[in-house]
Amino acid sequence: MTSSIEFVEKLRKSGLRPTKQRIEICKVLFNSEKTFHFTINDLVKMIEDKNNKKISLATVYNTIHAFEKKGYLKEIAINSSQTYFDTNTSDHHHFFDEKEKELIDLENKDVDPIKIKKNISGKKIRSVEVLVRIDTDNQ
Amino acid sequence: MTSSIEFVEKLRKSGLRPTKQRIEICKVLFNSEKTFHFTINDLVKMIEDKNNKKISLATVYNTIHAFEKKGYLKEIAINSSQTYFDTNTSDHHHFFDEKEKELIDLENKDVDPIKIKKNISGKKIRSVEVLVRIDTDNQ
DNA sequence: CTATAGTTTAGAATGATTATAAGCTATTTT
DNA sequence: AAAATAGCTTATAATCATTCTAAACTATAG
Ligand SMILES: [Mn+2]
Ligand SMILES: [Mn+2]
Ligand SMILES: [Zn+2]
Ligand SMILES: [Zn+2]
Repeated sequence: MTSSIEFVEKLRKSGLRPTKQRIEICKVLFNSEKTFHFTINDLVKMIEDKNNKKISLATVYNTIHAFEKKGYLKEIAINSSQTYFDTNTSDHHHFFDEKEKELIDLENKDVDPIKIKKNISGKKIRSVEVLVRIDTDNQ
Repeated sequence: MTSSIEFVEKLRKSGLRPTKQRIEICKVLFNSEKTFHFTINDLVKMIEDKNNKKISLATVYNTIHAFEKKGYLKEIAINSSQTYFDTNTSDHHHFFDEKEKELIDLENKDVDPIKIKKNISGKKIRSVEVLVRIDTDNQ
């Protein structure tokens, strides 16, 4: 459980003014025991349900992108109509449940190290991500 | 080099009527020596440049999705504003060049087999895809 | 040939995301 | 502490990839 004061400090250190909207977003994102995955719409709903008060969608987008840039969030690559974000910024992979449209962490330890035996000249590897699509086990 | 007649047959066998639009799309997609990656906009441009004639965007979307459903194309998961498709339907992975916004094949043989040591009960693995993001090697 | 189901098409609708620009607020300067 | 400034929030409009619609067209079965 992180206090508001700590979020204020974290924001200031990041060069972001500690507004009440940003502190609210921090509370929702970084106060839970476990990390989680979310879409912008999920997050707006969480914040508005918690505070019984509207927050501008633009503010949420702006803040999430600011946090992503600072490395406090990761964006997950899925071909879905909505972008997913992750409060788990460690190096890890994902299952994507096609039925539930839900991401599940696949820790690095649960996948053998991935050795890429090809390299593209003049290019540097930025990330290596595994996406395992899963679906109901029927038929 | 596949002839139109072969595409007609392939379409008929797939339960798709061999219209001239579909045959044109087949020619552009399945006549080249090498497989390739494309977006819908890329494809529309290729077709219109080749034939000096408009094709309806809706037809291209419909046909690509029909071909995808038949397994003649794969959709590649990238968080980009456009969806990418692949004429290489074999089991393989990708580099994504963040600067050029371009996909490059990473053959299965160029990656050690990926062993997923975690399983989600009641769920079946549909696919395992590796995406390696690359960028210019500067600084 | 005729009927029918399937297809193409232009254009409208959708929906996630981004842009705009006016008012508000945290912080700095005086 | 008040004023000035730069940064932030907001409602709303714009953007743009994709999907929908429904009317006209076409492949094909009978
Ligand atoms: Mn982003
Ligand atoms: Mn698709
Ligand atoms: Zn995760
Ligand atoms: Zn490929």
